[in-house]
Amino acid sequence: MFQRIKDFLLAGIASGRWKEGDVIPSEQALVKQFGVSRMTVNRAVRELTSEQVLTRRQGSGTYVAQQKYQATLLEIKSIADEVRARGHIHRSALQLLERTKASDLMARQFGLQSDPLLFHSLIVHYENGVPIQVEDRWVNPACAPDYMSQDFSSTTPNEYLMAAAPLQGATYSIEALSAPRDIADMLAIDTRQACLVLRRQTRSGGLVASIVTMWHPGHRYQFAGSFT
Amino acid sequence: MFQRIKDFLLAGIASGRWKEGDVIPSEQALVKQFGVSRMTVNRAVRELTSEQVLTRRQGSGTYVAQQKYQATLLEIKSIADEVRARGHIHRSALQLLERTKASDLMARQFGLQSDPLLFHSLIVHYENGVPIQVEDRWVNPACAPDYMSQDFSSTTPNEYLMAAAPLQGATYSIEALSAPRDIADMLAIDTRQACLVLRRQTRSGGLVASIVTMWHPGHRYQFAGSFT
DNA sequence: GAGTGGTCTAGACCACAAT
DNA sequence: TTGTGGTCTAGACCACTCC
Repeated sequence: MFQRIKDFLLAGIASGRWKEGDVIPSEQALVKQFGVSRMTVNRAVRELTSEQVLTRRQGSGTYVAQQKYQATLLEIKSIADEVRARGHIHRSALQLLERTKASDLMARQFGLQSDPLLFHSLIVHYENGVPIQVEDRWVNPACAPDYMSQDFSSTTPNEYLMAAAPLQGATYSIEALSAPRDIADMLAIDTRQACLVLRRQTRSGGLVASIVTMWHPGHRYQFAGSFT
Repeated sequence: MFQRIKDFLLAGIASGRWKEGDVIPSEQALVKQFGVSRMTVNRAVRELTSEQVLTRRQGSGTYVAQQKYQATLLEIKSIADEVRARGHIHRSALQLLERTKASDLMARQFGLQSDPLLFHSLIVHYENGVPIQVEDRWVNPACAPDYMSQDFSSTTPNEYLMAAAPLQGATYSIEALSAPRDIADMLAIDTRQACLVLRRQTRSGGLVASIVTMWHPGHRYQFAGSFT
């Protein structure tokens, strides 16, 4: 029974019936609706809370939690936020924004038939005026049809995509590569210097929403974390 | 009350009273011991189970779970296991094993007074005969006194340390660096080629147990993962 | 068959928030 | 004051394991 109630709540959130921040029915309401005791409802809701799907406020109600796009290591957050969190200034420069035919390889990675039209953006991010990331992003128009009309000086692609295409999952890889000439130029480093490269494929609504390759200068950028 | 029971169980595990795989008292026993109802005991034990501290088997009992050293991204596992999991052959070559004075910087990272004697090992790991990792490790003798007498051709330092010094926590960082000459030689790559460098500090028993820097050739090694 | 965990009930009292 | 979540009780029935 508690699992049925969990499923009911999860389905309601997945369907959009309850959105982030919305109140869901109270324990009493669920008790009546399902004809179970309050302890059973409580267990369902408490577990979803510990799974960070819901948040509860005593005396107030139970709410759908804000989505957290945190990964295993890699919290998917806007690099702008990251820079600001360090008390620094973020700026970005749009190098390219186009709607273009994807290569066969890229089409396969998106799981699309050959020759699909995809959105493609290339942006350089700066921290206190120093380039720290080249973001080379391909976007599935089916997931974010308005991608081309965004103002990427005020919103990062990440921020827009988070809102436009709710994240279902992602796969990523991290590697170290020598900077090719064009990347090196944009990062203002020597050609062939070591870059920390994060590739990430994100999924939304059963489709591959975006594939991004992020190049960082190896000597002034690192991923870090800890655990206990 | 349920929190007191959780604390009691956690303290028993931390103190070594119950070790991995041991049975802990049944719900009935805890009911009597704490003078609470079974639902309260059940909640405490169920939560510790969902936190993967315990495992339960219906009809049998509740056991202390096996420790899982998985990180956020980085499961701390033996590179030997990783290579074998790919169906490949792992081999390692011990380049250096010494007991030596640490630098001031290293001493500070261990939180020790100046001039401590530390163990230091340098090992190259091969996958199918190709070098894929240089492991430069410093070890706190207080945590692993027998480090120097291990046979590192059959056991990786990681495997030994896991057993000798139960892991409490770790911090890590990933960066991309150009290979210095000595590292490049050991990895059989060109000098200044991009390396994927993972640094990790592990803690055990309130001390810094080990600080390791792992160098990987950028073009034939990557960290990967996914989440939903 | 005895003991274990898995689950549910129908109440209860409390702290807190909104009004 | 009313409704919300936070917690606990003292029972109950079940499926399962182990001896």
